[in-house]
Amino acid sequence: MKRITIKDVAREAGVSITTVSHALSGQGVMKQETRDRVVEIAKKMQYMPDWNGRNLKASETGTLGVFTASIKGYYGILVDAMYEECHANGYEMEIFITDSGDSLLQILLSRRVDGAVILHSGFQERHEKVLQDSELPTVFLDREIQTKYVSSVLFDSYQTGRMAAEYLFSLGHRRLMTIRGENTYDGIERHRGFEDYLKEQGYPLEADYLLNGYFDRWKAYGEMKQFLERKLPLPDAIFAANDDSAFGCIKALVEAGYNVPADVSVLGCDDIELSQWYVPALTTICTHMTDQGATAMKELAGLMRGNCSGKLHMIKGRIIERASCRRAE
Amino acid sequence: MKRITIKDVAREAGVSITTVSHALSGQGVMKQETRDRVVEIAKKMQYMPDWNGRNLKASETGTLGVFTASIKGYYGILVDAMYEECHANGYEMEIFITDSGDSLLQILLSRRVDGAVILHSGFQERHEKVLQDSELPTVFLDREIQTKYVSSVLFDSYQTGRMAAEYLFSLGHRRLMTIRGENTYDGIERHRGFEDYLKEQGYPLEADYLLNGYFDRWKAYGEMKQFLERKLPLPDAIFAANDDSAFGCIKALVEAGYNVPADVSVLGCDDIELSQWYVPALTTICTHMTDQGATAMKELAGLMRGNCSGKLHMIKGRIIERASCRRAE
DNA sequence: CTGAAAGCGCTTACAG
DNA sequence: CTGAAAGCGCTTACAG
Repeated sequence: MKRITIKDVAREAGVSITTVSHALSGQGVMKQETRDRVVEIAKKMQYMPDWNGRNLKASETGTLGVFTASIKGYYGILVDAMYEECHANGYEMEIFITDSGDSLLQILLSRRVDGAVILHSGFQERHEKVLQDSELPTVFLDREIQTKYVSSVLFDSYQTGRMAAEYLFSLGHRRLMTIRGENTYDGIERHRGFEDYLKEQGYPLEADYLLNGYFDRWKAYGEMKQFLERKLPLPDAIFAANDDSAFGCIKALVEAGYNVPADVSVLGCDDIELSQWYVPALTTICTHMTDQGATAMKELAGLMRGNCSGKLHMIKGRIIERASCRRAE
Repeated sequence: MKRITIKDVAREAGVSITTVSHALSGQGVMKQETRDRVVEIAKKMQYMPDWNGRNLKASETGTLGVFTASIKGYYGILVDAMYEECHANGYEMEIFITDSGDSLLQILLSRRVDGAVILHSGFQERHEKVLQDSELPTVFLDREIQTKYVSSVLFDSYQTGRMAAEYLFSLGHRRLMTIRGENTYDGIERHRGFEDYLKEQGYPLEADYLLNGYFDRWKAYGEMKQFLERKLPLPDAIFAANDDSAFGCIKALVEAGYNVPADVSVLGCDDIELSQWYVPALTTICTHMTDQGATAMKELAGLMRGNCSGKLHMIKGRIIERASCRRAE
C-alpha cells in the first residue's frame, strides 16, 4: 500500500508542494484559479494529509483532549456533555482512556492536543508540576487548581453533603444513616459536609450508621443487606452519596420487606436519568452533570483564546423532591 | 515555554541522539550501563517524546482508534467494553467522536492509528472504498464487510426479531404490537424478523400496532400515549425494539392505569443493567453488548497481527425471562 | 557498542 | 503569485 503525499498532489497538479500546502490550508495569497484546481485534484486523488507531518511543524493541532480512566456511567455523561461545546468552539475532540497518571502525562505532553480536560484520580501532584511547566491550557474536573493556564470546574460537594443533612433534618428525621462514596474529592467532601452538619445539630453520626457504598449500586446493596441482618434499629432516613447507591440501598430494603419512604426515607445524589423513572421516584440532589462537562469545555476554550487566566467554577447542588423521602410524623 | 527534545537529552548525557533513541525504545544493542544512564537522565529531565516526530518516521503508532458519533447509552457501553481488550493486546486506545463520515475518514487515514473499530452510520460506501485501498485493519460494528483487512461483528438482529415474535407467540399472545427502532441496520433487521414471523404464522402486524420509538425512551412513551388515546383494543403483548423504549412504553401504560404484565406483556431487547432493577423487572433479549465490544477489539487485534483475514462474527440474542411478560390465559 | 546522516511529510519564512 | 529550501523531532539503516 502506498500513501498519497503532498508531493504526489504537487506533481499531478504541476505545482510546488508549497502551493499545494497553501491551497489546502487556505493560507497565503494565490490565484483563485490555482487554488481551486489544486483543491479539486487533491480531492480527486483522495489526499489525506499525514497528521504527524503536519503537526511536527505546525504549532497547533486543532484538537482538545479529554483524559479519563473510564467512560462508564457518571464519567460517560460528563464526557458526552463536552463534545458539543468542543465542536462549537471549532476544535476536534479526542478521548483518551488511560489507567495511570504517568501515561496520561505522557500523552498530554506529546504534542497531540492543544488543551486538555482531566478527570483522573491517578493524576498526582508530581504530574501537576510537570503540567504547569508545559503551559498547556488545562481544566480539571476533580480538584482545585488555578494558575495562568489551569482552571477547575468543581461540584460543591461539601455544601451538598450539608444540604443533604439539612434537608432530611427539615423533614423531621433525626436518626440518620449515610452510604458514603469513594475516597475521591467528591466522596470525601460530600461525606464531610454531611457529618459536619449532624455534629453541629447535636446528632453526630453513629459508627454503625456509616456504610461504604463506593458509589456503586451493588456494593451499596450488599452493605445495606448486611446492616439489616444485624437487626439494629432502622434509621429514619438515609443519605446515599449517589443515586446508584440509593437504588442498591432501596433494593435491599424492599427485599427485606420495608417500604420506602413509609418506613425509611432515602435521599440520593446526582439526579441521573433513571432517578425519575425509578419506583419510588428518587428524591435526590441534582449535580448538574451535563452542565459540569459543558462548563469545563467552555472554560478550556476560553483558556485557549488566552482571554482569561485560570478560574474556579463552583457548581452548586439543588434538591429535587420526588417520592422517596417523606416528612416524619 | 521550551519543550525538551531528544537533542537536549543527548547533550545532557553526552551521547548522540541515536543512542538516546535506542536507549529509550529498547531497540538495538548497547552497553547496559549506557542505557540505564540515558534512561535515568531522560526521566530526570522529564523528557516526553514528540508524538508527531516519532510517528512521522515510525511505521506504527501503537494506538487503536474507536470511531463513533456518540458515547451515550448503548454506544458508551460498547466502547467501554473495548478498552480492556485493547490494553490486553498492548495498544493504547483513542476514541474519536465525529459527526460526519468525511471527518471520520480524514482522521482514519491520517496515520494517527494503526487500526480502527467503526460504529458510525455516517460512514458511507464511498468512504468504505477509500478505506479498502488504505489497507488499514478495521472492524465494523454496524454493517457487514469482509475483506483481507476488514471484519465485522454484528448482532443477529433479524433472528432476534423472529425470536421476539416466537417467544410472545409461545406464551399464547396473538394480537401483537411493536415499537420499532431507528432506520439503522439493527432497527431495520429487528423489525423485519419480527414482521416476517408474524406473517408466516398468519397473524400479520396491523398498521395501527406499529409504533415508532426510535430506540428512545421518551419517544416510545409519547407514541404509546398517543396510541392509548385512540382507544383501540389493547394488544396482548408488545415487543419494544430496545429496553429503553420498553420502559417508555410501560410508563405510558402504567400512567393510563394498566398493569404490566396483567393487562399486557412487554418484551424488551438489549438487557441493559437497569432492566433487572426496573419494576416490573423487564423480560428482554440479551444482546451481549459488552461481548460485542470485546469481540470487536479482539478481532481487530487479530487483524493487526495479520494472522487471519477478515471474518464475520455473528452474535446471537438470548431471551431473559423476568416479570414483564406472562402467559395468556 | 556508538554515532553521522538521511529522511519521514509537512509548514513557513523568504526570495524571486 | 509561486517555489526552493530550511527545518520541525524523531527513527533507522549503515558505517566505523
